[in-house]
Amino acid sequence: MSEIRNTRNVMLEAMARHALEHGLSAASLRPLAKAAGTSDRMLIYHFGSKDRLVDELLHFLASDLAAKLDGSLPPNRALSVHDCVTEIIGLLRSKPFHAYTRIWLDIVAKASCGDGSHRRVGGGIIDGYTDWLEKRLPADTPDMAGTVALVLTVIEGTMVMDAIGRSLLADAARERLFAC
Amino acid sequence: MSEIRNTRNVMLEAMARHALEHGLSAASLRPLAKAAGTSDRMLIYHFGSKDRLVDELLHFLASDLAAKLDGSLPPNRALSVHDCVTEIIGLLRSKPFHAYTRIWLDIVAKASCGDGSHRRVGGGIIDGYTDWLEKRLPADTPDMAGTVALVLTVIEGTMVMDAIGRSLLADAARERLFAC
DNA sequence: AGACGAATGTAGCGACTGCTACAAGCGCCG
DNA sequence: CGGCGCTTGTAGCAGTCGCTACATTCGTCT
Repeated sequence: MSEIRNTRNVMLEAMARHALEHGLSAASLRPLAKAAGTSDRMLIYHFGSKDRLVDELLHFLASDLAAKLDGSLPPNRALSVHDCVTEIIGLLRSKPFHAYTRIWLDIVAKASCGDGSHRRVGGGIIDGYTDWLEKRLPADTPDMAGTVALVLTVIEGTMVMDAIGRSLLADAARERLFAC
Repeated sequence: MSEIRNTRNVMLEAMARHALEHGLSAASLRPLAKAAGTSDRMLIYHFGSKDRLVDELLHFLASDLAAKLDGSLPPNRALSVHDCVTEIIGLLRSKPFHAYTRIWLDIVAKASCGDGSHRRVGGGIIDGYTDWLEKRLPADTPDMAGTVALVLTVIEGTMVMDAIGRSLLADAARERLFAC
């Protein structure tokens, strides 16, 4: 049984690599199967349907990203809010993380179109990052919940601006924000 | 010749309605043609290729949205920054505008995947709204450029949060923002 | 050895994609 | 009237999509 689970994890890892490289919109069964070294037939056999496959793949990618972020930004580093935000955005803009933001925006777009599954996954990811962020902001931050929400919202806005090539606007926004 | 242009505009309007209703990802030639009362053959004939069609469609939708926003929020209304942002977000969350935000997030996702055309369209739209917003904030706003950037970024972040069902987080962020 | 279920390969289904070749209809000008 | 060019319909191409039926192999247990 752990044999099966192992096979699935190996497949998921290979497919995750493929999705990060080629985007989620190109994640159809046959290319994914090719990347995982099997056939589309086998993917359906192991995951039941494409929807369930994508669901598992997104969860895999989410925890993958979470682990990477934990590694790059361990908690309790006593950074100011300003420095923390700057570091996170610098991180998200770096090449290894950019692939994740592409997929993230794909999830958001599909969620916005009423796709319940993607909305659930996306909501869960954001919930995870509210906790994650709270552990990285100074413990004595006033109105912690509000600050976390604001930082998260500005980060999401920055990702949108980056996507359409208006990073400077996002930088100006952050500068203006920390003027107060 | 104006006959042709008229035909194209009629088609664009019908296709825009279809795209708003069914999302941009479902905007393949045959459904669009059906919505416009013609055939895929004719769409290619009039627009040259699907890429050019989508390009024109997005520009049409952008100016359509701009006109609607102008109608709902004329300039120089002497609102405070807070009230202005609140009104814009209330507007974007209302039903007639939600369809546009779905398409907007689709554009952003495709732009993030390196699609130059979508990135260009998206960048142009944001540029338009920086001008648009500046004419609606109080003229004596200190650091106007920075404020516009911040407001725009927060609005984009709010749209992401709304898409994945975390509107409350965006609300908390706005509240925290206007506490200073 | 034989039986059984899990795993896997082959081939194919029907629907859809963007796009095109061909031909027929149309009005317009000489 | 005759031809000419713009517009349009029909049919089809080659490809991809998610998914399935069928048959086979494989390891395991009796």
